[in-house]
Amino acid sequence: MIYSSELIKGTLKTIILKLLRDQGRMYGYEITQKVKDLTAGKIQLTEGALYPSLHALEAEGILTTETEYIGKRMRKYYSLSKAGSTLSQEKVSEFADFIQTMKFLLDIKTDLA
Amino acid sequence: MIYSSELIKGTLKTIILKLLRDQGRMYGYEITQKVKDLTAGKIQLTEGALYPSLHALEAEGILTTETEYIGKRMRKYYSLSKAGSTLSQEKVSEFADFIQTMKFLLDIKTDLA
DNA sequence: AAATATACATCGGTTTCTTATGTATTGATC
DNA sequence: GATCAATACATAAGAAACCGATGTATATTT
Repeated sequence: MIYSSELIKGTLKTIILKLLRDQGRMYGYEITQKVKDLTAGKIQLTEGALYPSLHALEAEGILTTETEYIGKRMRKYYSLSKAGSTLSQEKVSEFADFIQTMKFLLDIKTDLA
Repeated sequence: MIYSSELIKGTLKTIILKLLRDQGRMYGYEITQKVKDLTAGKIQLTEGALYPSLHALEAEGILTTETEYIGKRMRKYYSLSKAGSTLSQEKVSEFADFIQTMKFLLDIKTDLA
């Protein structure tokens, strides 16, 4: 089962920032594969969503980049800046809180209000 | 703390469908208040998002409506159709699964791949 | 040699939400 | 009894974010 696309909306940045915090540095394609592996294929990031998002985060100073070549093929590695490291923690905390709230909201069986 | 807007994106339909399954029938304003109450103000649905979404769900045959008047003030009650009842369960299940996946994804401390 | 995988990038269109605006009634406060 | 807040609907322009397609090129597998 692959999640309906609207579900994943808004979580992309959080996923990127968390992976980079764990992995140190990653390149775009690697991120798509890592997410696919870790979620058993349930979340498949599209390049059309990922690359613009990475570019935006870089422009905001959240990510820094280093370009390397494996043979003739380019790899653009992304890492967290200091601001990115802070933001990564904030985003994950916020999402953890959000999960709790949604769990409660979606588990209600009786009228609690 | 109010969640950043992009976090909530894509969850509106699920929230509506779940609440209607629990409550039987609700009107728009009631939904905004109920969500606010149940989430301690952390999720505040805006009318500009809610009403178009309700209209769309009605047009798709997911929701049915009855209009009533309290004095001279209109209330438009929404209920789940049969298709809506099925969809409600599917959406909540999908979200529950999504939560599990995201929890795993955001909790990784070490390289598991 | 052909197909698949790796690796980047952009762009048009769609969906979804935000912010603002508009109308009107009802209840509370002063 | 006037004013403000709450209740209750609705729409509409613009922004944000993503999808799907397209494009380029190298490397690996079959």
